[in-house]
Parts: sequence; structure tokens; C-alpha cells
Amino acid sequence: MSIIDETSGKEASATRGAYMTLRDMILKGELPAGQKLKIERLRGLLKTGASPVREALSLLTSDMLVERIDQRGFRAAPANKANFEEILELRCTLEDLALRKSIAAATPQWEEQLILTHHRMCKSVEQDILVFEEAHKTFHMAILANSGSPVLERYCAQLYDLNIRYRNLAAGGSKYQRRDIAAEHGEILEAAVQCDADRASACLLKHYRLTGKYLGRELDA
Amino acid sequence: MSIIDETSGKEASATRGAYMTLRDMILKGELPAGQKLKIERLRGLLKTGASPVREALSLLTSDMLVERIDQRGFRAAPANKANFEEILELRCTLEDLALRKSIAAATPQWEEQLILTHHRMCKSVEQDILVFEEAHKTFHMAILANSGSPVLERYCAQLYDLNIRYRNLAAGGSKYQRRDIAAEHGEILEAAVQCDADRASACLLKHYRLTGKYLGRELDA
DNA sequence: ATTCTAATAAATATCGATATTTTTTAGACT
DNA sequence: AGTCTAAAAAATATCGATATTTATTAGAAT
Repeated sequence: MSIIDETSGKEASATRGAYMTLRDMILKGELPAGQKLKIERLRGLLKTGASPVREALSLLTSDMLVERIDQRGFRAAPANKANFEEILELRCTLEDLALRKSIAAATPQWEEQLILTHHRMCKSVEQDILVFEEAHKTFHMAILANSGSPVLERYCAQLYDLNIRYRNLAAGGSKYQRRDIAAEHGEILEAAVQCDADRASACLLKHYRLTGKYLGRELDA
Repeated sequence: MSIIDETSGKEASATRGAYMTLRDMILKGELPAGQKLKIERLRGLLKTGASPVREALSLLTSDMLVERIDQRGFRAAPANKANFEEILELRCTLEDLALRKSIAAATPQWEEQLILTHHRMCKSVEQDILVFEEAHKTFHMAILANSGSPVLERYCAQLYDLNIRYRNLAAGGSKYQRRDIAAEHGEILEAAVQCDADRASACLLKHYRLTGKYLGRELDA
């Protein structure tokens, strides 16, 4: 592997590159919900062949970001309030579960990871919003990372992304929510480190449901 | 669509055909856990081109039945006791959740579906084991089908399949479990129809955990 | 004997072309 | 006008060939 592979954003395979780009575009709403995803168009967009595009789209069905209808192609997964609320609720349930498992199995290493990812997230607010987004996801996943159940964590990560997608879809005009997000994160961290499962869970779910309520209003429009 | 399409088992697209066949082979253990899945070999096996095979494998990644490693192909998902137990436990949690939601939202239509799928399952015991397996899954999914959360149901279906896979992997030599499965199903049905969530859940989880205990022993070998 | 390296073989990933299917369009009929 | 039907266009799905990458083998050096 050349040095370039590791430092640049360039992906190893065309399929992976297409997967990442398409995923990003769907999460950001650049490919609107429900939109038909024509191979030729994406081919042009991604400057690659039909095979990588099709394979990437097939992979994205795993993530519930793309729907595949046999013999009539792919489309960006539809979005609606019912689905949003389903995602939000299921996410709360599963994260609550994973959080409690993580805390129950707490180790010094896990604690340290929490502190670290939280710190990085705090610092990243000064930087580009994308850097913060990344750090934000990393922190939230770190909380669940000690659950001992990779499948559960996978589901949580999936639901996290789906939720972010709705945030991006809804955040059309209105300004970013003016809440003290930093304080909320701090409280979650504190409770988790203290192994206070009930408080950590309560904070976490409040954190999600507040954002959810805000987004729910946006989606009505 | 010709008449043949609807009556024969022949799939509409090569990709879907490959997907179904491969899925079946992995669930049945014909493609052993961890095994490398070489495109050329599968191409020969399924008598189709490389593209449908690759696409089918990409789709199977969703179901956690296939692992994809960039630039070095696909392999059947590994199987081990830890994963089995994780699947079993998560399945119990999620099905409990879905069952309670289903019961909470009970409708006459749902009840009737339960009765119907249960009846079909009972009848199917006389027929081929594969017919029973299909009916068994249909019954279990019908129980959860009223949860109002398609995503949750999707996860449950996924975990169901993964569990079945372990059953098939473990059932190498030993005879089929000699329990009164029919009675267990009957009890679940009865409790569900009566909207007794606690009893239904208890029955369901006992049903799963008994099978799980049995399979766990097999997997030690 | 063991590790390193170059050459070879094998397998994956990708492309471009073509067959198949679906969708659209335009004309005929009621 | 509103359907139905046939032809044309567009898009999907698939194939066969090739480029790229990884894995294997055999020989050289320590």
C-alpha cells in the first residue's frame, strides 16, 4: 500500500468509494428520500462503472438507506414522520439496553475511551461541522461499545445514521437547535463513568427525545 | 408475466435467484461457516454470471450471513457459541418487545392471522420438513406482525434466520429435539389471543431458551 | 532450516457491450 | 375525450473479457 492510500480520502476499491459517497449523499439528503437512483446517472456522478454502483447500492440496502425493487432498480429509502418516530423510539429502546449492558460490564479501558471520545468531541466543536458530526457519532457509539453484543451495537449504529438522516432532511431552513448540547453530553458522560445506569439512560433518552421533538415539528411542514 | 413465473420456483432475476439459493445454502450449512466464497465456484454452482453472484453476496451482507472484505472477497459469516448466545439473547429481548407491542395493539384481523398461521403450521407437520419450517417462521412472524414497527420486525426476522442457521449447523448428528413443540406453540397462541402479554412472552421465551439450551450443548462439540 | 524476494498463479474487481425488461409515446379504436 | 395497443425509448440486468490485487510458489541468501 502506498502512503497515499492511508492519508488521502481515496478509497481502496471503486465499490467502497461508491458506497461511501452514496451513503453520504443519502444521509445528507443530497439524494432526496424516495428518489429513483438510476445507474447511468450515478455512474456519471461517481465516475465509475455500473458494477461498482450496483454493488454499492446493494450494500446500502443493508443500512435501510436504499430500497431495491427487482427488475426496476433502486431508490433512496422513503422518509416520513411515522418512520422517523419508529426509528426514534426503537433507537431509545435499543440504546437504553446497550447502555445498561455497557455499564454493567464497565472496565477502566471503556471508561477511558469515554473520556477520550468525549474530549475529542468537545474540541471538535471549533472545527468543521463534519468533524464534529464524526466525533459525535464516535462518542455515542463508545458509550455502547462495552455492551458485549456486536449485533446490538450494529443495530444502534444503523438507527443512529437513520436518525441523522432525518436531522439533515429536516434541517432545511431552521437554525440549529439552541440547547446546551454540551451540558447534556457532559451529564451523560458523568453518569456513565459513575456507573449510574438509571441516570445515564435517563439523560441519554432525554437527549434523543428532545432532538426528536424538535425534528418532529420540522417534519410536519 | 407469464404463468410460469408465478407457479414455478424460478426467480425473476438472476440476482434474486442467486440470493435465494445462497441464502438457503448458508442457512442450511451447505456453505459452512467461515468458508471462502469464491465467485468462480459459485458462478458454476448457480450457473450464472459474476455480477449476479456478487450482487447477491452483497445483499446477503445485510442479513449478516456473508462477510465482505474489501479486495479479498466474500466468506460465509463465521459461527461460534458466543455469537449464538448473543443472537439468542438479543432475539429474546426484541421478540419480547415486539410481542408486547403486538398484543397492546391487538385487532381481530391480527388474531385471525394468528389462528390461521398456527393452523397451517399444525397441518404442515405431516408434510415435508421444509414446508413445516416455512410455516413455522410464518407463524412466529405473525405473532410480531402487529407491533407497528417494521424495523423491529425486520430485526426479529433476521435474528430468527440466524438462529435457524445455528439449529441447522448443530443438528449434524443428533436427533430432532423430542419436546412437545406443538403444545408450546399452542400455549403461545392461546396467551396471545387472550392478550395475556406476560404469559405469552414467558411461553415464547421459554420456547426459545429451551431450544437454545439444547443447541448450546451441541455447539460445545 | 528459515526468512526474504521475485515470479507465477489465482482470485477479485471493473469495464464495455448486449440482452431483457419496463416505461413512455403515439396512433387506432370505441 | 378516454382507453387500448403496438412501437420506440429508456433503464435494468447480465455477460464475457480484462485490469488489478492478493495469494502461492520456488529459488536465493542468511
